[in-house]
Amino acid sequence: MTTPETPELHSVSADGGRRIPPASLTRLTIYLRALNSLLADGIERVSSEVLADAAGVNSAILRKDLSYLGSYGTRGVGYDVQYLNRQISTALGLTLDWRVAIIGVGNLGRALAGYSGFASRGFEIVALFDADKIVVGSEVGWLRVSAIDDLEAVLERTRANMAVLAVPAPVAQQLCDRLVASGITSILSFAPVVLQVPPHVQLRKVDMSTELQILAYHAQRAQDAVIESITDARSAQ
Amino acid sequence: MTTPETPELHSVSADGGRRIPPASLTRLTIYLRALNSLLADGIERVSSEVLADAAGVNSAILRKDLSYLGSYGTRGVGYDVQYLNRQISTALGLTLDWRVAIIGVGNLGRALAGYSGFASRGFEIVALFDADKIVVGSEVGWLRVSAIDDLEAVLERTRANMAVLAVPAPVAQQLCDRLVASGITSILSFAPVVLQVPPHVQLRKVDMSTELQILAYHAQRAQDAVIESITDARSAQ
DNA sequence: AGATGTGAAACGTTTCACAGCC
DNA sequence: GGCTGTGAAACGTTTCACATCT
Repeated sequence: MTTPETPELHSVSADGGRRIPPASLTRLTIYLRALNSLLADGIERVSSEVLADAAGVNSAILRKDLSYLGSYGTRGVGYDVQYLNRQISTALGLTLDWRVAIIGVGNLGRALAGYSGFASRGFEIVALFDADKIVVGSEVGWLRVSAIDDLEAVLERTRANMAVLAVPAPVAQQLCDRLVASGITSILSFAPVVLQVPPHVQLRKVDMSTELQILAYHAQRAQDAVIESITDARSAQ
Repeated sequence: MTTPETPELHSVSADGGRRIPPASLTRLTIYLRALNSLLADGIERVSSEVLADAAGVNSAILRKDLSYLGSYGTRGVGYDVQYLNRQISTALGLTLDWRVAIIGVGNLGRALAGYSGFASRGFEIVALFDADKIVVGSEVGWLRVSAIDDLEAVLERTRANMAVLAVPAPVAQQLCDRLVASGITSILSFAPVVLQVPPHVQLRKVDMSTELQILAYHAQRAQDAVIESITDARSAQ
């Protein structure tokens, strides 16, 4: 039993509208990648143990994560790779078509535009923007770069429903505001600033300098531990 | 009082060797950015409320985060911007010098090499590597790109102590293994694969397609909620 | 027999609310 | 009076361990 009480409370949606915990969501995208990899290798069935190893997590949490979606395994057997793949994709909303605009076509924007991981999972890049007049009009991948002045018009024409912000920090908030005003409600930002958005807008951030700083912290601790053990050894003499 | 019991247990390190919780660590890097911004504006004192707003968090958790480092504020007054900045930097290990090698000089690697956020916070890029013979030997920023065959030698000569992996998924694990064998213990990976490293190595990952998929999930839910409310309204007629 | 699905325990994080100090 | 620092409560996440089903 997946639904403990009141099986069909008020909604029709067959997949069940249960909310997936944030921590679980992150891992589900990893399982998806692992499943694709297994699929490519022609493997049809997988146990929670094996899939968890491939995803770098422990098997108990994998089973719990999957249980938020439903009961898609077979006891004593495992999971059907293809079926589970489809179930996770559906739960994450990857079966809908997502039309992504990339704002900023510097090296980072170009890297994103050329990133095959997008196209492969139902994300179609439909517009590129830049403020630099030299870049505007040039082709990157299959797309022509639009002027940032035409943001609103091009977003509407291309029916973009997601945006990736890959612009310098000082202009990020202002462009973010324009995206929101244009009706974009899902934004992924690479700009190293805290952006303010209204509550109905989903904003996620990728921050390389935060990641490096966290590494520095752990590396420092490792160093300190070595120094301390030398000091301890000396004072113990 | 910061240390509840046994004030000086066994170590000398003046800053106190307390472990900072992971969730807190992430936010500390954001506070640091906000503090730099205040510093640039010539602001000398700040309250937890104002700093928390600038960082996009609530003030209670900011105070708790800071309390893991020590007691650096003044009741009734707030925090000294410059002083707090230095305390956080020290706690995170940003006062040591970090020498970063970037593996892979595609668009992403170039974006990272040119990212000013690194240099500004004590991270010096000391080596660039690529497998493509056409790129090897060319200059990117102030550095000449080394051949991936020379990885071990150049890492040693440049005394790199951190690495950023910006290479295609299929070669990521093999290069990761070579980094670890060369004594690198801090790695930031942009490759969309699960990498296996020994426990003494700190590995962090930045994953753009995971982020987009999480956005897709929330956007789908928002859509579903609209559809459901229409359905509910109809059936209520 | 063997692997899933899941309550219950353990652990971590955030929020609340206020004592304590300036 | 005002803001920090922090116990205690509320909430979220992970792990354990085993009942449950094929």
